[in-house]
Amino acid sequence: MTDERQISKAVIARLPRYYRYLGDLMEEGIERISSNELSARMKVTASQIRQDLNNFGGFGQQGYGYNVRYLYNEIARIIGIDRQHNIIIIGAGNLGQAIANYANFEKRGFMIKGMFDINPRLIGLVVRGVEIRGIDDLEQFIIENEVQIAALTIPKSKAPEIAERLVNAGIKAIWNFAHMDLSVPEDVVVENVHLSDSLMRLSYRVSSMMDERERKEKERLEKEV
Amino acid sequence: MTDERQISKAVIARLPRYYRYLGDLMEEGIERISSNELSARMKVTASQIRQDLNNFGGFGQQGYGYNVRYLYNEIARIIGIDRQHNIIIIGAGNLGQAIANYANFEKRGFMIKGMFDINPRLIGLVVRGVEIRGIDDLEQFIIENEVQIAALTIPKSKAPEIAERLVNAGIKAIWNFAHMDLSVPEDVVVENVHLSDSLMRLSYRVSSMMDERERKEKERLEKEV
DNA sequence: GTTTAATTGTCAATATTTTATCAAATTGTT
DNA sequence: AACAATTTGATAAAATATTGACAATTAAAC
Repeated sequence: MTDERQISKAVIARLPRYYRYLGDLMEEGIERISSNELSARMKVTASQIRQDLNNFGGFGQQGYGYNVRYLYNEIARIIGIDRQHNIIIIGAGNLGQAIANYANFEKRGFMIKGMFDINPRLIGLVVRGVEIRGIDDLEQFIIENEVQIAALTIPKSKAPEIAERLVNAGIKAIWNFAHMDLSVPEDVVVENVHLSDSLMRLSYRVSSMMDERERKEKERLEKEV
Repeated sequence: MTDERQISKAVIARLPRYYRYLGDLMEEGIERISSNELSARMKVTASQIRQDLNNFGGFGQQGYGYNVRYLYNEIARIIGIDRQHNIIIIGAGNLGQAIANYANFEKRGFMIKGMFDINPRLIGLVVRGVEIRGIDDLEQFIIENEVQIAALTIPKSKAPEIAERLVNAGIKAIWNFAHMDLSVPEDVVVENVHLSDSLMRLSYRVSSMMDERERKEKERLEKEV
């Protein structure tokens, strides 16, 4: 019986990074690692690593540390990438194609079953073995192919309408690249990738870094006088 | 004189979303808004909105609320998108081109000055008025064009080498789409967009949603018996 | 086989973030 | 012009997240 206390968002957000580092360790041929060593690599506290992992069970061994391969597989199971997920991409522009072309997704169980677009010039084209279809076939395709996840790489203006169609067709999750928040029923997962938000966060940090540099420079000059 | 206490990451992460909603309000022709109304739209507490904004100053007025246009401009100033940022894109594949084609970036002061790639078939092509150049010209271009930000849309394997060249050429920030963490001096900003991490977070949430659904179904059946 | 060193998982202590509360200020109404 | 309704900004309280400490356990050294 699974423990039913809610895992915090922050912990979940860190899991993929742990997974990534464990994958790297495996590639380096490292078989075991302590929270301390991993802490040094990842620049997080060892305590946090142990605390995070213990939300899901005791994967380590005292005096030994963690077995890299075992932990890697356990995290895959926790994240749910040990199962197969069927995914479609809606919007076959550059961004949609970029996602389709990222090979590793398929390695992790995300099978791209189809791509859709409204642009007639794109319909019929084949990207990485996946045909681009007209948006009319959307609902039928989702049901027939047991699609759970839809990547939404279309402009903001079309997003709400398509999101509603996806929900009605029974999609479980939307990977949303449109620059807006979607409103969906609470049993539909929306994971946002708001690139403009990301660029603004970067902008904030650059700006405050520059401000700080200026301030320090000023301080230095004042001291000289 | 600016207040020098550190603004928390969580607050900064929320600013672009406030900015987005304020933009929408302006488009709707709404001139003033209270933290309560905004709270209802954004699905965050009014208290958090007021608290967040007050990190940067008192932009509202008691009994009135916030002037939408004024707050919008103030947030733009805080984020630093009232100034011009020169940006280059390294990696002119689908992802790089998707970014180049997103028009709104330029509206917010991010001027795409150049694109770079190693693929000879791409070099010389023009995307949205920007020529794709060979990677050899990188350093000189950065200096001559006062480039502050580089978007890194290249495979993991090339990322560390290019990142180092960028740093040496004096870049201020890297918008990193490569599926790895870069190590750079602390005065260089790195904003990561790890799409695979994002998809894994989605996967976790879908999986636990499905688990929960199963659990409830089971509970229901047990009750019936 | 015993001892020492290493390391986890857990619990307690800190630190941070979020939410609630309310006096003070402002607007709009009568 | 007085009064009721709003609404902020600030402070306090509550909730959450992170870090530290250490007993229990294991591995490795001797």
